[in-house]
Amino acid sequence: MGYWLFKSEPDAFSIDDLAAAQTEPWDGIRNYQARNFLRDEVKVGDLVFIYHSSCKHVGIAGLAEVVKAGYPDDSQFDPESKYYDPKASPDNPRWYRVDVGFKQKFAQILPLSAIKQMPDIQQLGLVKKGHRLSIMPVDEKEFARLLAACQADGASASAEV
DNA sequence: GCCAACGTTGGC
DNA sequence: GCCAACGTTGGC
Repeated sequence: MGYWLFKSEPDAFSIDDLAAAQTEPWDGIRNYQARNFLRDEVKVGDLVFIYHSSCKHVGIAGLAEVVKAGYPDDSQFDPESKYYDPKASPDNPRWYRVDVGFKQKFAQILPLSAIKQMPDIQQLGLVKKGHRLSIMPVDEKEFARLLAACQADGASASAEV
């Protein structure tokens, strides 16, 4: 099984939006490295951290699961879409997407600043300088540690209520 | 809003 | 195929 982190700007699409939709096509990815992950490596059943970027509380917000593996992203064929790519065609698609299903919203976001302070988290692209990938693989051990940190926060937060 | 870092484009 | 210019990303 694979482990991933998908970035999203919560103003555009947040973990709450995913919770409401339950299932969502993750489209609009227009970066070749991220595209290759979506097309070739992201599989049904893989677990995905939903990460909020470019906002007040930057960090891991929730958990999702891949429910459909890579297939062509239709928005590339739609001249009305802001993701339209005139060089792509249905015969020769350039861009791919996967569908993700909602699993969990953490009671508290695990902030990027906290992730950077976790001594066991060394390989994650987020903590490296100049990372700009919107889809990145997460090492299995690191994923487990991050998930434990998210759920520990959640447990204490819900215990306080 | 700033600015560093990165990916992409396009001229040669 | 190189590389400068440009646009975008994303944390702060």
